[in-house]
Amino acid sequence: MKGGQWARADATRQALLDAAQEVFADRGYADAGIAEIVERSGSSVGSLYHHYGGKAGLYLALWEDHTGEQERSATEAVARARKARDAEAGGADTGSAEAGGTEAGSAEAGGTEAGERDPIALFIAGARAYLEVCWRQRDVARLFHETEGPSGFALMRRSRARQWVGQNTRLLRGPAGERSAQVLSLVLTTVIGEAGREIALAEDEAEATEIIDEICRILVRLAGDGRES
Amino acid sequence: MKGGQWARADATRQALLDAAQEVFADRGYADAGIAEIVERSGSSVGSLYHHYGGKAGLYLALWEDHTGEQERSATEAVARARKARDAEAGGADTGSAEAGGTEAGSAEAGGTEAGERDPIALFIAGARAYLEVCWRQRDVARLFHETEGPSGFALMRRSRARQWVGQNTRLLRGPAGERSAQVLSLVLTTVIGEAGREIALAEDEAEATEIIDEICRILVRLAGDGRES
DNA sequence: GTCTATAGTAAGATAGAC
DNA sequence: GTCTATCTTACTATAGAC
Repeated sequence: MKGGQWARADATRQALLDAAQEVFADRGYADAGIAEIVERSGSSVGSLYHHYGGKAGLYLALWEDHTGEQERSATEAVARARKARDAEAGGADTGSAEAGGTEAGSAEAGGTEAGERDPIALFIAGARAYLEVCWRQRDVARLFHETEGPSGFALMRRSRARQWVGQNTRLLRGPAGERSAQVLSLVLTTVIGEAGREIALAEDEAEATEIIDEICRILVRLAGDGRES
Repeated sequence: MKGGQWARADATRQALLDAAQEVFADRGYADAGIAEIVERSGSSVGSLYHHYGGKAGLYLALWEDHTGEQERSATEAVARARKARDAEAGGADTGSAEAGGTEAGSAEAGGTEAGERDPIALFIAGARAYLEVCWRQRDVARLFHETEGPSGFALMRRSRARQWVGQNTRLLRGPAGERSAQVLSLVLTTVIGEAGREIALAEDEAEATEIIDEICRILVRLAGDGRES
């Protein structure tokens, strides 16, 4: 955007991020030392502080990148499904060509072919996209599932999870705040999060998609729980 | 057992544990200082190292106490249910007199009145006991849900969770290792864990039992998922 | 923007008297 | 077993040249 003059700085930033990811993964946040990060990055302490303000900033930057991608991907998938369900099945760049989860989600709905309107099917579309990011970016994802972060990070994470729960509650039930609906979407959100961890830890893509499909099946049943009985 | 001569040492240990719990809760593990723990306990740094070997040892001791109580309580509840289902309903010291969850759990079974044999009902009995401990010991429980622990603690915690998942898989399905069964019990275990957090954070006992009942309902449906369809 | 060298700080851990 | 005083270490963060 501003021309090629910032290429060097960008390279520095990227090198720091890459190195930080490695060191955090190897030693855990608390035991990671700035010294080692700087060493592996080929950069310097001064640059680190200049760009990220410290160890915590580096960690936060990695986290923002990752969660940003997750949210973007999920939101986009929901929008795409809402617009036209066929488009989703036709997409070629997504890893899993299996339509198992989608089939299960839309079997109940019987909506028009033009666009998905069933809240549960939309929810599942988002969940699936989220989980696929967990696999695609499994290296970073593992970081946030396996290790602890800087002081106060747990709270930040939790607060974002709560937002997520609220959003899902609204998507699935409307604004009503019954306890059972709250607990249900808490459970749904939790399951997705934990599944993300398991998927990031999967051995190969086959195992990952197996888990994703299985989780989507469970989610469909869970989400449908309240409205049939 | 050994006479009253250790009363002083026991008091020291207890004071240290109590103080540690407070400080860890207030500041988080990383930001908690040995100095403050010692100060609040009225003991000394030397005693702390003598009994617990350091900050991490103190934290671990608190964790062992808590999880030990959870496991003991859950195991006992399962055994009691297995022996005679009526005994469970008759128990007076458990906080919730509501039979809502139990009813839901045993409705499907239709076993003999003498002793529960349905794996799902047994599983639910254990889960309920576990969750009740989360409420009863909510002060400590919050500690482990809200804050991070010493280096390497996350892995220890995770490995125990995995054991738990394996145990539940066996209890519910037998030793067969199908992926769907594994994923299911992963989900069940995760849900219980997260519910524990929510219960420990509940405002009052009414809210806690509400959540417990709701979670047990969800668990029943989830666990029964595989065998009816 | 990048780097080196250095300062400052705080915390966990130990030694040894009682 | 308990305590006080001290030590040592290792880290983040800054200052200032290029």
